[in-house]
Amino acid sequence: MAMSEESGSAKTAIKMIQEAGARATAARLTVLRILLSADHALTHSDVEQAASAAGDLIERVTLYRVLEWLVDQGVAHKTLGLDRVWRFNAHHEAISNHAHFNCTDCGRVYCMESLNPVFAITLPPHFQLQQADVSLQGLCPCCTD
Amino acid sequence: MAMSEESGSAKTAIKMIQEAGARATAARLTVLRILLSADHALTHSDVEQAASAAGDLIERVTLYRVLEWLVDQGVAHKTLGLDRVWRFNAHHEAISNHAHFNCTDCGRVYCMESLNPVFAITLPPHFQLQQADVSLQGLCPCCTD
DNA sequence: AGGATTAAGCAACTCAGTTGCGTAAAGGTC
DNA sequence: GACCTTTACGCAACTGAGTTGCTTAATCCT
Repeated sequence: MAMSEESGSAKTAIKMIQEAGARATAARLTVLRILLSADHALTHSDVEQAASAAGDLIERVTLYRVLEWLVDQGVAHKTLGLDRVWRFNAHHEAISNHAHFNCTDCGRVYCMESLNPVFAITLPPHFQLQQADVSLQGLCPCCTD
Repeated sequence: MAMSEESGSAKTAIKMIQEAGARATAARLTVLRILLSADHALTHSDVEQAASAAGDLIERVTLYRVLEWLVDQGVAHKTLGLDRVWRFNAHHEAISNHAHFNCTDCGRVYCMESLNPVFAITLPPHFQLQQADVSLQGLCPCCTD
């Protein structure tokens, strides 16, 4: 209901889910469309509000499970904000070792997909590195005077 | 009670607190000594257990306030683990832009004080960078086969 | 359309961290 | 050293993100 206009992102969302070989339920489509159209990482309640604003009510637990599922499928990924809240981001290609920008004013978290930081570190003995992420803090475009 | 032996770190703790121009209470001394003698970042409950093991019971809320106070004083700093739990680390000098190592096996978080990562990034327009932290993931010395 | 499989919905729970307020302790002052 | 003001402690009750178990409903394959 009330979701047939934005066919562009909807098609992408359906395609992404079906490529994962899973059921394209209403909740998954709604959440994925919302994530894909956001310019920053969204919290659980961000998604919940965006969904209800669009007329698609999603149950609390369902939303948690959908978000976790999207991450498991590799369709989305999550980051911890400084407020201990997970934020989710859908991406079109697999990405790793990228940076997240935390706005110290509004709290928004931006996923810098195209930003592949190059850094050189040497770990102490007996530490085995598997992955590295960069957390940036500062002011986002809508919070800079 | 039962805390007069380890005079070395205790003296340091007292000095650090008094240099901050604040009251050196029993709870603050105990917590700071525990943090200073740890080789990795400690959660609230880590500190609570270490304190009670040493015979110094610290009230839940008091501990939260002491830890927050230490961070405000610049005597300690905190990091979010992947389990959404704050971990605290006391340090002897002011440090910034350093790396944290999250063990994917035991969950411990190590603060790489001497590890000043060099990385090159270019932010999108209108983003103002204030600080950068590096989050490393892998196996710590006690979890490597 | 029918039926096995899988997700949604609901309620109750966990756990880290917070808030408000009365009481006790710390440390400067007389 | 006793006094008094300031500041931290202790207790209880609360918040809010995320989780678990189980029943009902929806998906989609044949």
